[in-house]
Amino acid sequence: MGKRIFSKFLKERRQRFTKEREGILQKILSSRGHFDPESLYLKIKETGLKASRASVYRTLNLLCECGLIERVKKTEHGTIYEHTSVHEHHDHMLCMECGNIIEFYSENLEKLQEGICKRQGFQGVSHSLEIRGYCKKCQKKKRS
Amino acid sequence: MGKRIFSKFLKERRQRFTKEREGILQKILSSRGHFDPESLYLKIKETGLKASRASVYRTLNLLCECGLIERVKKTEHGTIYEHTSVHEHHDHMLCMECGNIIEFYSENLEKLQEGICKRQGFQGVSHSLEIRGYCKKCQKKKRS
DNA sequence: ATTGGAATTGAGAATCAGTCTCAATTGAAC
DNA sequence: GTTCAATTGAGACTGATTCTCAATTCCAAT
Repeated sequence: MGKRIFSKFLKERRQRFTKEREGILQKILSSRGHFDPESLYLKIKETGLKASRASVYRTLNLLCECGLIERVKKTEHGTIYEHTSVHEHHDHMLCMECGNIIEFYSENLEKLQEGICKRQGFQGVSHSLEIRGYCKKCQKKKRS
Repeated sequence: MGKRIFSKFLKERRQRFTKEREGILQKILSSRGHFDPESLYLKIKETGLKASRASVYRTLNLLCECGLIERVKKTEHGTIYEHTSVHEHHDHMLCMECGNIIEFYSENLEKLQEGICKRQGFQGVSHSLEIRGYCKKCQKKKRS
């Protein structure tokens, strides 16, 4: 579980695994898919947990540093995160109509990346492919 | 040349091809590679051209709408643009050490995208692949 | 348990990119 | 030249995120 990893990470840096941090982590782990800081903050308030916006942001940065979550994308409305602990690496399709994000994984893409890097003498560490377009639902809507 | 396209685009919308807009477009076209609004604004001031920050931002939005430039990426320091008029579609490698951006194009990647979309019933319109890692120079630096 | 000091917290101030407002200016068409 | 809508620039505003700092909390050594 992520709690172990996070508290170990903090201990190593002589930092503390506080109630606030625990609450924030729990809320993140207990929800599916992508999230943004503001919604997370509101969800936390709803639940009666306490944590200020500042703490939410601070904790998100810590969780990124220890690899439990990842910044997926910066948009005009802020940063989108996702937790890495559950699912493996994948890429995204973004519906330009409804904003929905679809995850996918392609082994061929991974191999292709390696090839491209080798050719350029670039040492690839990670990548992200975003495909923009229209999801099934929105294609139908458009037709009618 | 981009000037034609832009002024036509504006005329169609009953908008004006002003000195300011012309100056901004020229500065963009006369420089290579990627740019950000603030640097562009400063470069314009340097040159003695006049255009406020507001006009720069407004013009960048117009140029995006008419397809002469594209938003490449949002970073913590703002949006990075590039002009599309010159070079064709390509993707990016981003050096995590020096921040340098390397462009590349892969036909295989284009085909792969099509395949991935077809499989998911997603109507792909465009994509961007960003590979993060270390460029040749920075790999050498790290070794020594 | 008590204490001391370092880490953390929350409220709000500060920052920063980008947009908006609005009065003054410009320009195309009559 | 007159007219009127489009444009401009300065600065106010917004929204996301970070920073500040006094008050609080936690750990660890006494």
